[in-house]
Amino acid sequence: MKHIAESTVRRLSLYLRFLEEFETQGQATISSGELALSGGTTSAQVRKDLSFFGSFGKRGLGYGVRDLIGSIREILGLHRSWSVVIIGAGKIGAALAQYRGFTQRGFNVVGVYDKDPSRIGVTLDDITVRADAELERDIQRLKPQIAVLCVPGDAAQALVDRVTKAGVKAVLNFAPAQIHVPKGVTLRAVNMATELEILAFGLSHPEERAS
Amino acid sequence: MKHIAESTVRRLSLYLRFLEEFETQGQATISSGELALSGGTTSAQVRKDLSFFGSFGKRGLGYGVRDLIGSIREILGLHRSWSVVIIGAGKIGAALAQYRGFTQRGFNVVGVYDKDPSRIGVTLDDITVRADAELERDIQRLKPQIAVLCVPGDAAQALVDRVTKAGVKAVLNFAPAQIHVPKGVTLRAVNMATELEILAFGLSHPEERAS
DNA sequence: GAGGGCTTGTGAAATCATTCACAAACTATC
DNA sequence: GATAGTTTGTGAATGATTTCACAAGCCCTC
Repeated sequence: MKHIAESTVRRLSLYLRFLEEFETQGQATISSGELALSGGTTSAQVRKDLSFFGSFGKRGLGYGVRDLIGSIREILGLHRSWSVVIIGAGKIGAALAQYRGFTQRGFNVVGVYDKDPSRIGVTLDDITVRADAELERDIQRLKPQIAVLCVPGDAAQALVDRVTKAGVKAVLNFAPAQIHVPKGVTLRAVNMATELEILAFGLSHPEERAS
Repeated sequence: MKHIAESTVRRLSLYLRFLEEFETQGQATISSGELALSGGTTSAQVRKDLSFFGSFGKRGLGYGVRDLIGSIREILGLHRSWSVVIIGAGKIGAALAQYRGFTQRGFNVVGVYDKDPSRIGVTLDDITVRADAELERDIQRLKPQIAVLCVPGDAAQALVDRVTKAGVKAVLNFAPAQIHVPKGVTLRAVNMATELEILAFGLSHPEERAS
């Protein structure tokens, strides 16, 4: 398959959200134009995004909402469930561990880990924080594909090294640090400070604000 | 000024982080190549990013670390402080309210709001959760430029309408919903589910994984 | 102050992403 | 089954971003 841009994948995820909304409203079919309107993009963009993966619509009719949901879920890899470990049971880690949105979309949190003895044993909903030292053994056993990193910046790289060595193939990094992963491991980072700084840039340069 | 790509602003924020690290290590000058190495980009990219805003280096020598920090902070609008209100004192909102990284970078949380009476009055570090109903009055008084939205998806749009109407000029949305803002307001969204879905896509399509 | 060794700043080229525009394909109606 | 009215799928065109490549400028040594 040709290389797919991240922006395309991001939009597919967005379309999926709208499609699910349309489905609960009982709408059976949808045109690229309608979908574009919800997502703030153009109909050509919607069709192009989908065209990388096949053709899912009917000319003259549009897309079957239910079918397209199925197709996009398949494309994104959501037709199966994924196991996630959360590393760091501080404020952010704990909040994510209890976030319903994950489970709803097929991401099962199978473990939460912390180094701090005072956090170990704490129960977050139905999951108990475990000791950092158990990480490798648990990864061997539970085979999570994804690790979500919610630790202080200076601890981040060492933990990524440990979890990728133990077999984790994707990392979502909330730690305020740039980390590196071995080839073959997918990495994404969410940095609160950077997000705010982009807003500050927008506020400081009003003449060229996009929206 | 010509339009600046978001990717450029994002990288500037990243460079700033590395420069601060280099400064604490006592390094006086740095070349675009060194900076590129830390940030996982190329020296030409670093120079091009900076060139949109002026010329900050010395040929043959590189950039003065301290000077470049100052210049990038100025570019991003971090030479002043910004006031932030957090809306929603649930898990994520509370975690953000207590996140040190914000204050450190000149983003002052001046208010945290919730609708739920059982959350109102709760103290998060040195700030007390206030009633949702106080929002407009407080925005008039404290003039925050930025609102961080941490509420359930179905409450998001109504709250954005309220805060933008009251004068907030930038919104960082953590709510799992697509929201719209009036012209002239900067919007950014962080959607945990989308981030995980992009990882799932990467896991499902290993043949074309970037890293 | 001339020459060697670096490194910047920046047009030009190349690559990547979005938008355009239209033939092809479908439904519904007569 | 022919016609009108839609909407898809996709090459081509446009626009945006990144990379290339090199002249210009600076430091240091002799």
